[in-house]
Amino acid sequence: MTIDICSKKMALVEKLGVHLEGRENLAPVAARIMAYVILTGKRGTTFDEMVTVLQASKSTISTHLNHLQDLKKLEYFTKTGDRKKYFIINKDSVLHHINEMIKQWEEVMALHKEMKAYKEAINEHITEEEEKFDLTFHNDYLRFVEDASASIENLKENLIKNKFNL
Amino acid sequence: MTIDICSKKMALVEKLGVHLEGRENLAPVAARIMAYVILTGKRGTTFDEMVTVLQASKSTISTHLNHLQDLKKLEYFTKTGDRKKYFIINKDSVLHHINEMIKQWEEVMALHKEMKAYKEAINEHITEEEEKFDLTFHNDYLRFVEDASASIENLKENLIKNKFNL
DNA sequence: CGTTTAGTTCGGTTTGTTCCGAACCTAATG
DNA sequence: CATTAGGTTCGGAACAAACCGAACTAAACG
Repeated sequence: MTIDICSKKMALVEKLGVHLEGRENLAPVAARIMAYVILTGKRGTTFDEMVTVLQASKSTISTHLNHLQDLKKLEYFTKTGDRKKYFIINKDSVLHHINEMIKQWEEVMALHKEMKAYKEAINEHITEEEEKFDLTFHNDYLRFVEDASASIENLKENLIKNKFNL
Repeated sequence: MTIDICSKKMALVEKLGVHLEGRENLAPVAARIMAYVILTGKRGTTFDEMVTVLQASKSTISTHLNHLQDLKKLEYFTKTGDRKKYFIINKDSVLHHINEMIKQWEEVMALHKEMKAYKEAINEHITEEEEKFDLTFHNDYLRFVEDASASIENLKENLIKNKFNL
């Protein structure tokens, strides 16, 4: 039974790992660390446990663990009389993730505004209507990102409210 | 004046290029191609123009152009009595982009559901409440993605309506 | 039918990433 | 004070990606 649950866990670690590799742009082992930490939950997981279970070297685990902490994706707690660190995902990782998305979309908006401004500036020097830049692409995109940002911002508010009301 | 506009354009190509490299997971030259095509607009841009202006080899441009067409990011039109292809961004790239996002979020939801199911299954074998997996992370995330998906789906509907009403 | 135009394909080099082992460090323990 | 536990740091090997040049092709032109 224990073996079966374990193999199920490791299968999920690989599946989630592959996903995180692409989605969060992490190295294979870094993604497996995230996956393993998520699937281990609040009891936390240690350096040594990861070396064993993920079958990677100490140096690799060390480097990636530090990197993931720099990115605020992981944190750890300790126990009195125990020098080990017990790693867990950052408590407000959902909020953190939402903030990252909002930041990225603001970047996209700024870029589209800059491109639109460039095209508008050129359009002023062109007399023939046919030759002018069509701005609907940027307008569509800007509207889409504005709306998307607004609704994500909304979700963020709701999430924060629910956190502190319960 | 022409030189100044051109250098402004190439500066934007680099800026947008760097952005697309990370955002769409494209190789440097592939991202520059996308950026240049976007900033050139409906007049379209040719193979040779890209070889010259992006200062890359024919083979590199050829490979990436084909790849970008496979991904439905680019398409081309032709002119009678002219064998060149004039590349432009795929007309419904905004819609395409939205669909990609929806697909990705469905993937994320499926993963979280699977992880939640795994944790629930283990919780059933545990008697002490303290030891049980806390599912709020997955619940929060699922709610967030469900809401986000719904609002994006909404934006998609609106975009489609506006396209065909005007 | 030779040449030009508009690209494609292939092999190889360069560059970058990912991981490892070995040596090292620091704080506590016997 | 030697040892152990819990890591960190560094140099390099192994692998993967991105790009290039050279040779090639297919269609049209003259």
